[in-house]
Amino acid sequence: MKLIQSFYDSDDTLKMAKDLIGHFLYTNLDGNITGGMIVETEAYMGVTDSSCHTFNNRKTNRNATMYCQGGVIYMYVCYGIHDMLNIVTGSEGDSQVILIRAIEPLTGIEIMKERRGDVPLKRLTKGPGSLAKALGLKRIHDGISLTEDKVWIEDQGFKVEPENIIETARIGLGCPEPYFSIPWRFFLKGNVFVSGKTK
DNA sequence: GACGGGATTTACT
DNA sequence: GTAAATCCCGTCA
Repeated sequence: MKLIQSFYDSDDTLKMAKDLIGHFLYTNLDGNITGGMIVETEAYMGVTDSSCHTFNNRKTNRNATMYCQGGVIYMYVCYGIHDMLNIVTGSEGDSQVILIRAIEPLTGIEIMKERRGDVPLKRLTKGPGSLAKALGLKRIHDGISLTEDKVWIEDQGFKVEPENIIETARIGLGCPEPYFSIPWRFFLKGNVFVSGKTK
């Protein structure tokens, strides 16, 4: 069952970041459906979070989408090479997002392999750059709604027990404390597609 | 108009 | 473990 607009309107971004673990993310681009189960997310909590692109109410062309009403995707390029997929949450103007860091590949695996080149299955969708590439998402998809038919998330009734969601510090940040180590990264315990350290 | 750097990945040694 | 790849964007001149 596809998640509807009201799911994304919630401003409890941390709860959503955990809820998304065990949900299913799909894209339908160029006539190809690809996707899998979300196993790793990170929350970026808006203007008060010094690691967030909108820290201090910063408004630029790049981050404009982050201020949209929840339910659209924010895509940006990191290191000039990798496109990153984020889910915008909450009300218009509050700029909180959830970075999708990894999925377990399930649908359209052959298509994803073509997009990724010659990599082993276990690395197909591990890490935010790999995931976006496998799903065919690029910066040009910035601002697309999750309630339309190019990219969406489903609840398929997969239950994740709270004790199987591990919380750690976010990965790759260069910001000062306390946000450097605040545990706003979430992943599914024991899943081999989780990136970075898995304990 | 120049310059620095980044929510990473991969291929090296 | 370390380094290279690589591109806008945001900032400052």
